[in-house]
Amino acid sequence: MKNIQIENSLPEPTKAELEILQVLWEFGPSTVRFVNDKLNEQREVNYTSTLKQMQILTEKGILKRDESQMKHIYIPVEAEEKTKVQLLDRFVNTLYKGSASQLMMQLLGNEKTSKQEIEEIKRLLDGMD
Amino acid sequence: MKNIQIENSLPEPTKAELEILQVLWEFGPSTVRFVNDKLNEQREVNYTSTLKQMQILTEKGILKRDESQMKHIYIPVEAEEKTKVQLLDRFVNTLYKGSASQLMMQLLGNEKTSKQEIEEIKRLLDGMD
DNA sequence: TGTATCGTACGAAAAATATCGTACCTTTGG
DNA sequence: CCAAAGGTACGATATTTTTCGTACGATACA
Repeated sequence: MKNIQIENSLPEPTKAELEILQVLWEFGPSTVRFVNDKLNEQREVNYTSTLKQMQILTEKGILKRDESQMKHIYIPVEAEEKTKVQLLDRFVNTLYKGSASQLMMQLLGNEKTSKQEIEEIKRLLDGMD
Repeated sequence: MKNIQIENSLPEPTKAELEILQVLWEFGPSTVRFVNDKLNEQREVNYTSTLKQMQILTEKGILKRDESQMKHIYIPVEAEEKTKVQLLDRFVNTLYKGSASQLMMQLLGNEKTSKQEIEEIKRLLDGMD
């Protein structure tokens, strides 16, 4: 069955797709070669595999590309923040029935969340409204 | 390639698997029939599909089951909280390089996070240390 | 007691993701 | 001009995840 998108939400990036997005987020618009090199710093991937993924991402409308040069430059369509917000939203809804505070409790209860992080969060909150 | 588990982390539950876990979390240990009925309140699934998934979850060690009756009773091995913490941890690491406060900022910037939620969070934080 | 009902087991098909091989085009440099 | 290097296109294969059909055992009860 083909992907049918509901409302205006983007198709969820898959795992491999997310890897690629992260590179683009970190280093900005890039060529396939560049992205593939970055990926290979972590695991072995064939160039054409990465190429294919990025083409798929483009088909899905998650990336767009500048084809004016032979070396196409790929660019995320949506800003990093927006995409992350969507993913976070889905995550909260799925696991916490949409309750951000419940998610928070877990973050705070997590030992890996340091004192500093907690202080940082407090400051953020106080600086609000 | 077969799944090889690193350290002591459980295999990540897939989407369909997560659906099942949620039912078990909400309603406690259940039969396949029960879980399948719940799932069918949301989408059409064949009984044997659900059965298979639950068997797979059992193989993976995510569920265990009581076979003393003909109607097997399935039970999550790990507590809901523990599993969620793992998933959350993975999520924070993947999308926010492990920074809980960054994740927080997004939650707070999200319009869907209500005033009440934010107040709730503040209260949680103040009640800490 | 036999037959309809409800259960599990399990292989296999279907669908979704991920990877790769090969063809072929463009650029570069000798 | 030609060959090497490096790019894209794209179908095919591999892998993972999901769904389902079929076989068959146990239970219930007319």
